[in-house]
Amino acid sequence: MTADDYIQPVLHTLNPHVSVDCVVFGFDRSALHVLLIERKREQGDLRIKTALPGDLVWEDESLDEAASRVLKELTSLEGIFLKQFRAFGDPNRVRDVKDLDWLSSFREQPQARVITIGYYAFIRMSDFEPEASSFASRVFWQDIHSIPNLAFDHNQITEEAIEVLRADFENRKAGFELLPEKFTLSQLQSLYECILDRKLDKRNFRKKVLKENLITPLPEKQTGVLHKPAQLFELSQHG
Amino acid sequence: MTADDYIQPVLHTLNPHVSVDCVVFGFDRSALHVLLIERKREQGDLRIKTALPGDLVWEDESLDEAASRVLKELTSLEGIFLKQFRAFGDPNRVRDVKDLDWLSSFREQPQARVITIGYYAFIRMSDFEPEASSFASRVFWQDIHSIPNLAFDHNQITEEAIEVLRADFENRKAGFELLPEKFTLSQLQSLYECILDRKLDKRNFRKKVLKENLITPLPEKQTGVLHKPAQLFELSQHG
DNA sequence: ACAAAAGTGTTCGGGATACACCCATGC
DNA sequence: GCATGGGTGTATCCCGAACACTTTTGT
Repeated sequence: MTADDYIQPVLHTLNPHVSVDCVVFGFDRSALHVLLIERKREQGDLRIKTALPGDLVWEDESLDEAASRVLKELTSLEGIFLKQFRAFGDPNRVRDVKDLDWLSSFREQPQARVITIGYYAFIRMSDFEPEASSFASRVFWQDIHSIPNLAFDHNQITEEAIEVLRADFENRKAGFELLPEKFTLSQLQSLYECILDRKLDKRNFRKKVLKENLITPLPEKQTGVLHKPAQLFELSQHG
Repeated sequence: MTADDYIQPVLHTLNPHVSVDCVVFGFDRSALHVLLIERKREQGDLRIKTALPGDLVWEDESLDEAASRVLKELTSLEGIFLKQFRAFGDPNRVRDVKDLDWLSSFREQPQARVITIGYYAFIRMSDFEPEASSFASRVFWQDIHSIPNLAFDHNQITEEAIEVLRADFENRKAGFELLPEKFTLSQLQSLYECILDRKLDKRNFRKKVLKENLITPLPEKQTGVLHKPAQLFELSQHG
């Protein structure tokens, strides 16, 4: 199939009806967090609105490209693997009056009906110091147990992302990106416990993950801890 | 929250950028099928185009509502449970020249970039004689192993629906709607084999499904078969 | 009697669960 | 020497896989 098989795409312009929203998970050895942003407002306007990083898609980019671009624009994060998990299309999802005024400050058609495609991603919190871009006034981590009221239906989107994360994690399809490069088995267990939200038996857990060959021991141990130093591991190649 | 909390929705008008497509599965005791349609064209135009039932969404309906409505308009099927499984947003997905002419016959903005939300559903083939509506010239079942070339990216959408169906079925989240009201264990096994695409052991299969309590024996047996008549079962309540 | 599908039990291996004590280090 | 988390093995149960013969009906 060649370029001649396609009619010309429209020019580089925003689609006012389709957006993407990104639920970015981070893990800091004790709790799961999601990345939230506050949008810049006009000078002097002190009302704040917290939201997931998200925005309209361009007419000539795919949804996956839009998610990567939006995440980069709002948080400076680049090269993150984002996975689509579901579409949200309630006709009133962006029509609550509590959001209108705020929305008007950065959308040309604030009352347009917008469906949004939810994406989730993982990053190592230690590798990333949230940094606001020109489009966001603040970017920060929030523990998933204390998410504030968010814009639109972003609380619902976050909840569903957590559910999908749990399901994918149990199928070993995702989640290991949250670990530091070198980690101990206790840290790994803590990640499992945070995501699955329950305690696991230490001996059984170790037997299981060691048999799976997903992790490889390093010729290295922890240092500077005030107890028996732990063996360090890394993720196996090929995953 | 009252009606005053929402700004007024736009009038009843189509959103030219968002559509839904429905992958409807049927089962006839030996193979899985999907429901396909051919759109009506002008009199005398013999070129045909086969597609999944799907169309643009209205500005004031949810995606779920749109999927139900579109399915009803194109196939007369009503009251079917449809499950969203993913969004498709390649900017060129409706821009192949092979589709343009055909698309022009029923879309006002045939060259608009459209993202679509895929839904899947199950029905008992025995309960449904496909019936073309005023919008479709033909509605028919097609074995999933011999799907013809479809419009746009509908082949890809169908493939992904089958994958999701398999995954959901293995988690017992979906699929039993495909069975007739009364069925034998062999029919149930055949459904499993068609969906999972592999043979199962009869004795192990029976042990497993009987233990799960998802089905209940009826005080009834097959009649008129030229072999030992089988016990009939129905799905358990609450299921 | 024959054809056709229904129906039925046992064995084996692997994975999940439950559970308690000694070890290496820093202070 | 003590506080702190690191590290280890065994017994049990349940589930999934493999496997072959008898039973009931219609013709």
